[in-house]
Amino acid sequence: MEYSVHVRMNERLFLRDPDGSDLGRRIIRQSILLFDEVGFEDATFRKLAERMGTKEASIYRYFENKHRLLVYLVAWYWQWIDFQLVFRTNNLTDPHEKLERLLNLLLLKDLDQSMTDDLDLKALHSIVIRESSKAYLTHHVTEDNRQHLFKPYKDLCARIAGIILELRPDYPYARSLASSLIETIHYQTFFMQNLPSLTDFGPIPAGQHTHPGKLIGFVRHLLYASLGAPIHNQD
Amino acid sequence: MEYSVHVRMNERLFLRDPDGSDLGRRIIRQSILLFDEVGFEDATFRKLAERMGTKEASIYRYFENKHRLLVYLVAWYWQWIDFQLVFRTNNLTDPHEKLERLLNLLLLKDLDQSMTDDLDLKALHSIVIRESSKAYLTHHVTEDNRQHLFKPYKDLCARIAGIILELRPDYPYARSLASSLIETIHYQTFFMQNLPSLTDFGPIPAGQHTHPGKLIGFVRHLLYASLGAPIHNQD
DNA sequence: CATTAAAGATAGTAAAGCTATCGAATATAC
DNA sequence: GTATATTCGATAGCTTTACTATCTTTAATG
Repeated sequence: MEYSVHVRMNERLFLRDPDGSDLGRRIIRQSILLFDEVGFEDATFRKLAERMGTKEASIYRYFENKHRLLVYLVAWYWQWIDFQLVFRTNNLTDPHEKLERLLNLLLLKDLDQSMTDDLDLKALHSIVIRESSKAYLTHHVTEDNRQHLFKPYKDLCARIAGIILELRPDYPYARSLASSLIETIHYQTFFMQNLPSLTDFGPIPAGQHTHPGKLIGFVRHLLYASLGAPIHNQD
Repeated sequence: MEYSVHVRMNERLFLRDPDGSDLGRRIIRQSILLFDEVGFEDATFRKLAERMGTKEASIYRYFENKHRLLVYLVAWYWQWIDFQLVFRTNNLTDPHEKLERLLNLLLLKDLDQSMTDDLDLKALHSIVIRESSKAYLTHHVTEDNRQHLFKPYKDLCARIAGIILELRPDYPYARSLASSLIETIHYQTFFMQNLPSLTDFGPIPAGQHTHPGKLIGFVRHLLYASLGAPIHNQD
């Protein structure tokens, strides 16, 4: 028996719900591939339309502009991660165990592609690493925030902060540590792949998708050192 | 007696050296103000030219495009920080002391405006926080890196890693910790100001430039916890 | 069959991004 | 002091991006 988990998105993220039509779902699927291939700056609605065999105007019926589409993809990703976290830590009591599951999730380890139907999660993960900060590093971040466009990311951080507080109820920087954990994983991954001298992990051999494990070692060390706990070495 | 420290830049960062002419220096000074005011995406060479009372084409004689100008500003900033770090930690022996100076520097505390002549360091700092990751989060990062455009940032990280290793010669993640330190300060500052629920520090009251000190507390905790050292509380 | 919503098709505007050229001003060389 | 070269201002133009408008076709619904 198959379960399909539907991610319900904030209506301000789109003009027409892309999940409500075939064309809309193709926009999502193809935009992930396009953003991943050419990068956010070089992607245009025209190129996306051509690749989809449709017209620019059709895409504008779903999304105000390219930036909103990026925000949508990133929001979708964080809601997906948040759900996965809830699912995978359900019934666990040990916060250490929960944090381990979280790290594996953020590094997209042992991925079950069947749960995401038709869209390319690895490509989406690459987009999140390379482009997601552009979703909020704008001049209009306050306005976007007012419309709750970043709620999925904030919800996930709050959930992580909750786990941190289970482990150390008196830790005074739970939310900052949660957001730092996510961001650190992202740009260390990016640096490792593109500016490796900024890290202590070599670049990943081409074609290989799994991380050599040193990155997770660093993050684990950072996390548990901060929480004053012994390092939970599992790698 | 006044000393003017000249920052010598990599020649690939520009077409014509902006520091070699009056117009060039005005481009730098005004672009900092423009980027700070309207944000990188909404800034254009046309707007910059208008504000300077010159023409678009003149700016193109100095910089290939807007992105290269950003890379130049960011590179200048990191070279300046690196020099300041060398200067301020000169003759110090205690690595703890050096790291404290570094933190204050990265948070732009006790700034001596006289050392930067005519350009607005606080505005440049804001640009670095909000826009600097866009300098490398591109599809052409590898090509840019080949041209050594990010060398100042890498040099600074290497220097910080050196201090870390003075303190803990066996610490295995010195470079990653160095880059994480810088990046963490940046986006925690950004979050604090724009998405405060992602942090444990409230937003800074408008018009106030000094940080309430909680951010530095977090970063210090993260740093010294990682290095297994007692926390050096000075705030 | 009539209605209406979605999407295809075509067109067009405004701005951004960038290049080319020409002449005036100014500095430098001889 | 005249020749030469460099810099900058000024104008123009081209291509692409970003976005809007409108009209027709198609498909779904009652």
